[in-house]
This record gives sequence, C-alpha cells and structure tokens, in this order.
Amino acid sequence: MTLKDIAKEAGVSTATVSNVINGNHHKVSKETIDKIQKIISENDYTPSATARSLIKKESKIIGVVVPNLSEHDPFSSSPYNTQILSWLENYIRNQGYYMMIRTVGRCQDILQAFLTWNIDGLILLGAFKEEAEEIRERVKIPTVYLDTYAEGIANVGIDDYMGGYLAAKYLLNKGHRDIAFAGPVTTEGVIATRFKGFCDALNEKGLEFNNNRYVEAMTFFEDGVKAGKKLAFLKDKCTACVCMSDILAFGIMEGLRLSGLRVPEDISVVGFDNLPECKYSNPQLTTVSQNIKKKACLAGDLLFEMINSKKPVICNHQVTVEIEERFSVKQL
Amino acid sequence: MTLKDIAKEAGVSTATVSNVINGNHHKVSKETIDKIQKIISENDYTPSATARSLIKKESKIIGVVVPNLSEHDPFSSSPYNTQILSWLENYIRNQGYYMMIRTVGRCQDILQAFLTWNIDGLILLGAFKEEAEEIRERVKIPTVYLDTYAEGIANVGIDDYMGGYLAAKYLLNKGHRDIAFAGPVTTEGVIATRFKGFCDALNEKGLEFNNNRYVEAMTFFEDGVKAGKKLAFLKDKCTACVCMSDILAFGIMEGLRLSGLRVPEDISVVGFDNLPECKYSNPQLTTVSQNIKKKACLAGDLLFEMINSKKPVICNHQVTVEIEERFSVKQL
DNA sequence: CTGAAAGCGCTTACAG
DNA sequence: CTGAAAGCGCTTACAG
Repeated sequence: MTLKDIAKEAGVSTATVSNVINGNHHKVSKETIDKIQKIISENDYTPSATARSLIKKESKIIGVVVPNLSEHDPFSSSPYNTQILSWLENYIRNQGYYMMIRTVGRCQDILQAFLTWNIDGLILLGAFKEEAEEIRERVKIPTVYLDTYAEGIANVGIDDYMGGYLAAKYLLNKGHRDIAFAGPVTTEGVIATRFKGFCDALNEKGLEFNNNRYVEAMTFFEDGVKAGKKLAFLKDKCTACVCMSDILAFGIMEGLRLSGLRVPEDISVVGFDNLPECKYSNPQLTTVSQNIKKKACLAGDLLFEMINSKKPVICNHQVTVEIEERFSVKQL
Repeated sequence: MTLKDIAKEAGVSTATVSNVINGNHHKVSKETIDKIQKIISENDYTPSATARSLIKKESKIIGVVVPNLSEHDPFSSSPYNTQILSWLENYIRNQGYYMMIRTVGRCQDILQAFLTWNIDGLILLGAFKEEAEEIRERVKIPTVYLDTYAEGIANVGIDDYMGGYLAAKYLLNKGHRDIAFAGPVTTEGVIATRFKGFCDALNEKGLEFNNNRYVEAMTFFEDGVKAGKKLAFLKDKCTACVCMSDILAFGIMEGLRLSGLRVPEDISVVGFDNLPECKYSNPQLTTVSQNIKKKACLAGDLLFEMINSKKPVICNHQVTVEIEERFSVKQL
C-alpha cells in the first residue's frame, strides 16, 4: 500500500494525502482529512521512510560508531561502551529517531558506508585524536564525540585529570604511599591525562611516581588477571593500585587472588567507571565514578542542538567525577 | 556528488555508471570501467543507500527489537540482552549489513515504524507468545525470535527444561533438599519451563517442591536484594536457591549478606546465564551456562538463510545448557 | 557495449 | 482547498 493507492482510493491527489500525513491540516478540508485518515488506519499504512528520506535529505537515523580494539570482538567486551550505548539508545528513541550501530576497528573505515544512509547525526565513542581530525574534515553532518581529545569538535568527556588525582588522593589519605598504576600506556588522551592527575597528587605529597609501578594492561578482564599476577610480584612492592577501568580492576583482583594476595588486606585496588558490576564484585569495588547516563544525555543534547539549529557546535564538556567508596581499599 | 554527475563527467549514461558500480562488468567496456572508477575514487563517491533501497526493496538493514520491562530503562539493564546484542552486531556486520536497534515496551508498538525502513530482516529478543503470534501474521519479512515459545516461527532458544533440571540436580547431588526457586512467576514460556524441569528433578528424588519457597522476583539486581532478604527469613528454611538469572543471583546474594547470611556457608546460590560477571562476583557464581554467542550465531544463520533463500523457515533450535561450577554452592 | 526512459514512493513549489 | 508536475538518486528492462 502506497501513498498513491490511498490517493486513488480517496479520489484525491497524492499531494493532498501527503499533506494529511504530514499534519499540514490547514491546507486540507476537514472532510478530506477524515476520509484519508480513515483509509490510512484501515489499511495500517505507514509511509516509506526510504522514499521520504531520499527527498527530504534526512532520515531520522543517528549513527553510532563503537571503536573496538579488534573487529572480531563484540562491543560487550567493553561494558563501559555498552552502558553508554544503552543510554544513547534511550535518548535517541525518545527523540523519535532510530539508532544504527556499528562496531569498527578504525573509525574512518565505516564512515563512508555509514553516511550513505543520509544519517542525520553521528556519535563516536572513544575515537583517537587523528581519527577525529580526519573525520572532522570529511564529515559534514552533526557529529558528537565521547572521550576524545581533539580540537574543533563537539566532545563530551569527563574530568580525567581529576579522576586520576582523586584516586591517588584517596589512597594517600588512607595512608598508602607505594601506589601502582595499571592501564594502557599512552602519551595523550584519556589515560595520559588521568595519569598526570595521579602523579600530581603524589607530587603534592612530596612523592614521586616510580615508573616500575606502571603495570601495562589493556582494560579487559584477562589482561587484568595477568597484570594482577605481575603486580603481586613487583620488585618495588605496592600497597595499592589504581586501575584504568573497573573491568581491569576485577581482573587484577583475580590475578592477585591467584597469586595468594587478598584484597584489600594485602593490597588495595581502585577502579574507574563505577559500572553496576562494582556492586557484585569481590570485594565490592571502590572506584572513580563517572556519570555515564549524564554523559550520554549531554551527548544527545549536543547532537540534537546541532541537528535542530543546523549549526555546528564546538565545545568540550567535562563531566565531574567522584570517588565511590566501597570495600576494596584498606586504611593503613 | 550523484551518479548523474559522474555520468556527465564521464560522458556516459547513468545506466552505464550504475553497471560499473554494481559490478556488471561484462556489460561495460574495459576503458569505460576504468574511466568511471577513476572519477568515483577521485570524488570519494558512495551511492545513496536510500535511493538504492527504494528501488531494490531491500536495505541491508537488520532490525533488532529489544523488549524492555519499561520503555524508560536502557537495554543494559539486562546484561543478557546486551551480550546477545553485541554478538548479533558482530554477525550482522560480518555479513555486510547494518544493525538498527530499538528498545520497546511491547513489540508491536515499534513494528510498523521499523518496517518502514524496508529492513531485510528482523530479530526479536524475548518476545511473548501473543506478541509473536501477532507479529507472525503481520510481518512478511524474515524474522527470527530468541527465547520465544510460540508455534510457526523460527526460534532460537535453549533447553530451558534441562536448565532447571540440571540446577536442581546439581544441588541435590551436593546434598541439598530444601531448595528455593527465585524468579518471575509465569504460566508458560522460558521461566515456567525451567521451573518444570526444576520440579521434576526434585520429584525424581521423591521430593515435592514447597510453593512457599517460590521467591517472586524480577531479574534485576535491586529486586534480587529484596528477594534475598525475603529468602533469609523464609519460614520454610532453605539451604539453597536457584535463581532465574545471574543478575538476580547477585542481588539475592547481596540481600542475604545484608541479612547476615553468608554464601555459600549458610545458603547456596545457583544463577542462570553464565554472564562474564559471574567471574567477578562474591563468591564467584555457580550457574547454568547458556552459550550466548552460539545462540546469536544460530539466529544469524537462520535469518540469513531466510533472506538468501527467500523462503520462510519454521524451526525451534534448543541450544544445550550445562552447569558452570564455581564457588557459590556448598557441599552439605 | 551503450543509452533513453520509466519508475521506486514520496514531497514540494506552483498554479488554479 | 486541491491537483499536475517535477524531482530526490538510483536500477532495470528494453532497444539499438
């Protein structure tokens, strides 16, 4: 059933049917409206989004790109991304839009194919700086980045510096002095910024971070297990470790346990993200809490502001973070 | 840049450009192909998916519907759904298709709007029987259901009966006799079937399930906490509890703990699903493991079989389940 | 091997 | 208030 069929059945032109469907009721007489609406509901008719999108050059689709370390991993290997995704879906749906998801190794790989859908907006989770710069040049539709450090874009992130700072500060206040740092090694971006805050907190106390205590690890559970074992046998013994994600912290706790160490009795652990899982873990994880829902909502606000105003926005929201205290840190 | 522009620049017709783009190389001379491909790559041209979809009546989009208890919840409130979703995304992407996600209260609500996209296939997670029956009548495109008990559809589920049976059997073998069952109350479908298997295992041992031990709870953490407190003070004391999801089990363990009971020393807990979280929990959760990746892959296989063969398939795959033993059950 | 023409299902000036 | 016509960006017989 097409709009044309309805027009025929109602004995009017397609233009009139179109006006009824699109709520241009001031252009159509009451009787015509009623007649057409009756036919529409009787036939369960819905306009073709493709045809409409073709002519209106908009689609009501928001594309969301989830970068993955490997294209073979599912996005759930990063529960943080999953959380963000689900709040974005919620936001996008409430705006009456559709969400198209794509996991990808490098952001650029998918862009062209994605844009072919006339998508009205684009959200990118955790793109790297160089990716963002390339995308900024090539993509002309409203785009919002999450957790990306780059100039000239609309970004929603957190106060990563403060995250690292607070984690260290918290441990220092609990009497810890020999603190490890676990996460990927980077020179800029999210992790590097957190690391800087972390070091500065130590420095304030007159301490210097000992680089042997940088435990390199991807933010996955299995990497965490390995990292935990490394941590257990570190030459420069530690009493605590700050981890760059909760999942990594879970893995590290497991690795420590397998090495015969107890958390927090023998070594304290602080996570990052405050995922729901922190409440189930053993012990429940003290972590740097970022407000994931708020980030998703801010990203949505930004995106739809750009869509509705048809103007690009350049900004960098930094959502505040705080320590969520649970039971994985011991007072020394 | 459109196909027409390319045709003009190359001095050929749009039909010829179309043939080049679509790989109908036997219809076009070598020189023409080269000339056109040069122009295409120089201009970074990608065909409009909307226009193509309109005329071909296919879209390379797979719609995935995630039913939620509340439309205001994000889909991550069900980590099981999240896992399925992410493996589906993986599968769909590897087929060169796009995934459109929609969370919804009642499946029917979204269907019409969803179908307007000429989507090539539909996957529904956890639809109810009546929903499935309505959808079966109204939807003419390839559709695959997950965990739905209904006739005449293509379904991928698990052996729920065996899941319930094995959980009870496992506890019986560990010496437990007074066993509770925690989950939503239903008369048919996934949970009811598991419950039947659960009861039958008890019966085999000459035991009858005591209905006072049916702890009603939704499969969320917070509901679990409440259920755990109820369980702690049940008149008909139990030594173990089978929970209808891991998340529920985590909540129940927390509720028990808050009530002063230890798991597994005072009471044993068995979960259902075997989510990654089971490895982080306190204690690590013994659970009925379902192969989530396999389910997603089977669903993908089925869907694309239907899409490629253009024939509907009616079947009911039941993936096998097994007990994943960890540390939440005590030998009596 | 190539092109003119029709058409997918809509919307949008424009004329009446 | 209503309709004829053009057009969105493609593909597909069909004729040459």
